[in-house]
Amino acid sequence: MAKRSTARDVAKLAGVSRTTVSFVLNKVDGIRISPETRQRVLDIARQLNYHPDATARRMVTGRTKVIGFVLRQSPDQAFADHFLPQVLAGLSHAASAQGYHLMIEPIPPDAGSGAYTRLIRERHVDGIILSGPRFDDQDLLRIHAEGASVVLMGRLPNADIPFVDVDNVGGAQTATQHLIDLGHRRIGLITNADPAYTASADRLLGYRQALEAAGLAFDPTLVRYGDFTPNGGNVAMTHLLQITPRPTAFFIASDTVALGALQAIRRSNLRVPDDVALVGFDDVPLSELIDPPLTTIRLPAYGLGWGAAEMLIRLIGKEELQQPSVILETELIVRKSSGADLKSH
Amino acid sequence: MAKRSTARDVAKLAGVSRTTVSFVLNKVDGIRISPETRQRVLDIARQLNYHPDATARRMVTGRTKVIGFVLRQSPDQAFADHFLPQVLAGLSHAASAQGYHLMIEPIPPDAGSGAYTRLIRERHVDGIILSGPRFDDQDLLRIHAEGASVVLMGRLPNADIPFVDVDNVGGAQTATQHLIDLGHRRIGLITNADPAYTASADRLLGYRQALEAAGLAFDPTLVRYGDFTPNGGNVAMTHLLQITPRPTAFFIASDTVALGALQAIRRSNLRVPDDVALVGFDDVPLSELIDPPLTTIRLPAYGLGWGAAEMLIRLIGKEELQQPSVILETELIVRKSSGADLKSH
DNA sequence: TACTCTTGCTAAATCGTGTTAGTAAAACGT
DNA sequence: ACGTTTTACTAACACGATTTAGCAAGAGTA
Repeated sequence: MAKRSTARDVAKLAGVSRTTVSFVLNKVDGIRISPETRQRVLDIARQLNYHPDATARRMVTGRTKVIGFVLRQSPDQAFADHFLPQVLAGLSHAASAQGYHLMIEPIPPDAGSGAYTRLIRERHVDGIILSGPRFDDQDLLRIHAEGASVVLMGRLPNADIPFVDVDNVGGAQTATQHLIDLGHRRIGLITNADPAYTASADRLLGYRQALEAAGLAFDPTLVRYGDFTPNGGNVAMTHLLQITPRPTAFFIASDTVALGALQAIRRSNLRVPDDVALVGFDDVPLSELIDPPLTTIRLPAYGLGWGAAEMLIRLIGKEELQQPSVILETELIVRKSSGADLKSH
Repeated sequence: MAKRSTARDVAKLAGVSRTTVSFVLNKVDGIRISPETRQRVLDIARQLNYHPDATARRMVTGRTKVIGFVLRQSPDQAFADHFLPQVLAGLSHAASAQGYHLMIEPIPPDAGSGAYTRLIRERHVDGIILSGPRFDDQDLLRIHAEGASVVLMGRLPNADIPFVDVDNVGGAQTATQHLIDLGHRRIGLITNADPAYTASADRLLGYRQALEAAGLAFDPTLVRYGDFTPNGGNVAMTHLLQITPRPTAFFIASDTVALGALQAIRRSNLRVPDDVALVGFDDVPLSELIDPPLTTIRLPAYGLGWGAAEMLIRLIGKEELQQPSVILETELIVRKSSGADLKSH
């Protein structure tokens, strides 16, 4: 295990100063170095297997070239969400295209304050993307006020923090409307998560708006809250199926949660969509692979990740954002679980 | 946006030296500081919202406290694998428990040399975990020889690099044996990926060994290679179903790939397990949620991530590894897709 | 010859911390 | 009263790069 060589070693062996080595390797322009010297430095650098130390470089440039992706969930929960991988793919692509690295930080909600703020305050990263912001997040407002580069994945009202989000209200409305159009009058709801998450609250709102626009009463007893996981969906659906009269359809605001709900339905020996119609949310990759394939709202998961990373990198570079907030459109994907084809045939 | 304050600012305001500030904040023992001074420093530090700069700290300690997780796949492919999230959860847990951060680096196979070696050569990270090593990876051997801390997730023969792996051969053998026990004589195989990946080659080997132990001939025409994705499984199965006589059972060495294969089977109007029995591999979370639930080989995904991170952190700390390689056991999970309950009833 | 301009480089400051070696002042022992 | 130990700190170096300011030698010009 040879010791690492530094720019000083290269300089010494090439018979030049450290400054010259730096000029040559970074191709600084406006600086004249003779071709022979340049070549000699390059040769020696290769010969010594020289690689500039990233830490030292950060020190002097003030940039880490790292962006942090913060998930406000425990690792287990965070990674159980089938929606996440596609987002990561988008993030990763956008980041590496601009020379940034990606650091992933799942922070359980019960982690004390400072769990993720240290990431930015101690300069581990140049900026962060915060997924699933909560209404009650005080730390977030604080670091934003301190001038940190932050982009939210998901909306936070009453805060002028740049964000990328999907049209949760619109999507939920479309999903619910779809069930109404199919003739359902009694439609249950399982949210994706606790309503302290803005995405959750928005989907609930969309559901409600669709009902009211159709002159249907909003009935709180038909609503249960998910917790991002299939298991939560299973529990919620088990409860909802015991209500009489039983709802004839459900809007489940997360495909991942819907998977668990589907299990509960099967255990009750009910058929989808014949006995119970289902519409999900997210269009995770497996939604079209399960049986019955899930009617759902497609979100641009990849675009969400990509867009957030793009925006953050602009922010870090002090560029003016032409759009401080982006809301991506959703799309209804009709498959078997909602029973649409049964009605139309 | 106030300017960041440094230890020097704290020192000046508290009327002490920078050294004292460092001693107080790091609680260095063996150093005596009067209670009043200590308190004054702490107060001022809080008042100035002082947070030590991680980069400067790295500079002097020589440690980044970051571990890199390198995936030898394009981001799309890497994150399409349903097995990954659980691994990430394990990695993330183990890393953060020891004060490490996690950097994720998906490297497409066609990326030039140096795509991931720079990560360690330029000291962005203290060590890396390399997922899915390939037989033909030259860079890997090189950085290992240079003394880099590396742990493989997956085995690489003829290299004394520490690794954590699951018993792919044994698992594949068990899976195939299960189908043989159920009376199948003509069993097809779809691998998880290209056989240049060691995991792939090992699963193929296990399949073969089980066949031969039962006196069944290995027939290459019954074997197709997956590519980590459902789509690859779909294509492969479509081909395999056209063989006559059609195999009565398939071992698909990845649940993710199996999902696509299931689609192809359904499109052919065949029933699982009645017409075709299926055994998967990985036991990804959704395997028990789909219809029919998938008989599969459970891998300790979380443990794989956790174990790799643990091992790497020991390696970084120059500890002697009591076990330079760990092979985790697998478990057969019998569900409906293999038709086991049909036979036994 | 003397002055200026260009070429090709170098010296030294800087980033913010950790840490070793050392040093005054106070307390203690005899 | 004088040497020794303890207390409570500080000065200065190191980490490895980037970058600004400047300098010596040779070329060009009057």
